[in-house]
Formats: sequence, C-alpha cells, structure tokens
Amino acid sequence: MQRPLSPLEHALLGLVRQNPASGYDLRKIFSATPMGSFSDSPGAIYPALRRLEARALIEGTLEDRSGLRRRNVFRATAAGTAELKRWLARPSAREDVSRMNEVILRFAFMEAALGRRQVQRFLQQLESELAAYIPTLRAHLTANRATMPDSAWLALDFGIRSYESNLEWCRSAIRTYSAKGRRGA
Amino acid sequence: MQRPLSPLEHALLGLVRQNPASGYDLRKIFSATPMGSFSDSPGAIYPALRRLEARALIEGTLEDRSGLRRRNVFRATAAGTAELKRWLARPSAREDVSRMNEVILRFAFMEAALGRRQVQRFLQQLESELAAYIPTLRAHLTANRATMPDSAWLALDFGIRSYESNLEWCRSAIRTYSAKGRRGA
DNA sequence: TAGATCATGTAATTTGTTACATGATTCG
DNA sequence: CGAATCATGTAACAAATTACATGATCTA
Repeated sequence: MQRPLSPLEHALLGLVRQNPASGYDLRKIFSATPMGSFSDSPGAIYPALRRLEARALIEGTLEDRSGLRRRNVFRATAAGTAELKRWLARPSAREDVSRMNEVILRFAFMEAALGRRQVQRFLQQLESELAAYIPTLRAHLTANRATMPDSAWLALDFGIRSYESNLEWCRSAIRTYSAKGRRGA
Repeated sequence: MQRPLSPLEHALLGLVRQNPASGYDLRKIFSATPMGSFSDSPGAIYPALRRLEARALIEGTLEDRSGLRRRNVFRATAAGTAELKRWLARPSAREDVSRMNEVILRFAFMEAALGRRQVQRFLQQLESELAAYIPTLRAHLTANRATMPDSAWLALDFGIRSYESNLEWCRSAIRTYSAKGRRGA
C-alpha cells in the first residue's frame, strides 16, 4: 500500500465501518460531538471520502429517496476493514505517547473492531510506555529547575502533567476493562 | 493586517524576539526540546521565516563568518514585537481551552514580553474559563454514562481528565507567580 | 579523503481552510 | 413565499511533509 492515511481519513474509515454514513452524517458527528475535534467542513470531508473510495477502502452507494436529495452512503469494504484493523493493531510506540489524540482515536474504534482482549493489551502497553517515559522527563526538569526561568519551567511542567494525567486515565481504563472482563461480557 | 499568523509563525516570532537566531538555530530548538512540538524540517521553517520577513515582522541579516558558511540571523522588528504583544495580550476565550497547545505557547513567551502582572491576569482568566467549563462536561458525561459503550465513555473521560489536569496546572502556576510576586522580583 | 556537521534552500505533493455554489424539501 | 435544513460539491489558497540539492568546514 501507498502513503499512510491521514488522521481524518482514519477517523472517517472508523466511523463508516461502525455504521454506514453519508458525508453529511459525518459532518454532523464532527460538529456535534466534542470527541476528535476534526473539521466538519465539506472541503475536508468530501475530498477525504473520495480519496478513501479511490483506494477502495470505502464504497458509496447513491440513495435516491423520494423527496429529499439523494445521499451518498459510505460503507467500509473488506479492504477498508482490514486496513483499519492494521492501524488499530499497531503496537503503541514511544512516540505515540506525545500524540495522544491519535491514540484516543484508535482506542475509540478498537473495542468494536478488535475486541476487549486487544483493548486491554493496548492499554497495558500504553501504560508501560507512559510509566517508563514520565520519570525521565521529571528528572530532567527537576535537575534543571534552578537554571530555568519560571515560565519555561512551568511550560515544561504543563507537558509532564499532561502525560501524568494520561497515565492515570490509562490505569483507570485498565481497571474498567478488567472489572467488566471478570463478570463475562 | 492580513491573515493571522500560523502557530509556527508565532513560535518563530516569539523565539527570535527573545534572542536573534538563524533558521538552523531554530530547527535545533525544535528538534532538541520537547516543548512546542513543531516541525524542525527546513521545508517548514525557512518558508515561514520568509513569510514573516515579507510582512516585516522579522529581519534577517547575513553574517559572513570567516570559516563557516554565512548564516542569516533573524531579529524581531518593532512591528514584529508589536504583533507578538497583540497576540499575547489577547484575552483567553472559551475555545482556547480546547487548544491548550497555543495557550502554552503564549504563556511561554508572555513573561518576557508583557511582564509578570500580565501573566498572572492571563492565568487567572484561564483558570476561570476552565473551572466553568469542566463541570458542564462532567455533568454531560455522568448523565449519559449508562447509555454509552465503555470505549466511548472512556474516550470522553480522557478529554475531561485532560482539562482537569490543565486546571490543576493553572492553579499551581498561579501559586508560583503569586509566591514570587510577594517577595519582589 | 571520507564522513559528520553547519547551514540554507527548493520542488512536488498532500492536506486542510475558507468561502462560495447549488439544489431539493419542509415548515411557518 | 422565504427561511431553515438536508446534502453535495468546487475553487483558491495556505501550510506542512518529504525528499532532494548544495556547499563549506572540521575531524578522524
């Protein structure tokens, strides 16, 4: 396969895989929900859908409803589902930790596409990446605190706190999944 | 003035205002420090510097050092400093809260450009935006928890935790500044 | 002399933004 | 009828990425 999909393309692919949708539906999802924070602009979504269609990852069917204007409803193809799963199953590397947006996007699609087992594995891997990374940042920061102006120190502290918050979320998510796992589901 | 500056342009302007730098210096800053996470690619930085120069916000002077290759060292012009201060002094609106990257970028340059007083005002405004916003998110989430699949709930929980972490940082930064303020500086 | 590092740049391509255009239908 | 909403799209532009090109100097 050629160049990797953009974040927006991954988001669209993940959404139409969960349930078929028109470009308009997808725009509404992005404009209404706080999640993801993708652009709901037609200039972004319609071209992205066509790119996905050109790569045969999704497939649009014109629905001519008596009355309203015809909609183009997209579904994921087998190749699209396969590509999505490849993306979701990618082991989380160290650099993913600094792009948590993408991580959360993957997480959001993961359960439906790969199942709880995979989600748990993913979260545990993420947890260990974060747990290993944060102390090195903290160490660097406390070592250099004396020589740094407050604003620089605080700006870095902001970043580290974000990672720490992500780690706490990750642990809480692991607890949620292991609790559910014990009683079936 | 015309279109607003891009985040990268603001970052470059803020940096060269603090101390004059060549494109190469700036690339090193982006590749070496975890802060900001801008691209260190020449294809991003050199064109951005030229755009700033074309708008007369920065000014480059060729330095011909005997030995090494000549460098183009950029400084902020008076107009550049004015533009930077306008950007820094902008009141933080509700939507800034969801783009904390930009907020932190502004914060990082603020003390040197506008002084501690402004930083404190900025932090306090940010604190109240966050403190007002977060409960509405939490309320929405707890109200809908029962109807949402775990993964969707957790994805939203991730976002809210991030805001909460930002709020805690904000309060800690306020304490830092008010503590320093009391004993001079 | 070969390779690393300093230093600046360009070109092709991709992506997203903003703004506009279009057309049908429903509702007041 | 006029406005809102459903629904799809295009065009101009801005910005970033990747990859390449260039050339000087320092060092092993």
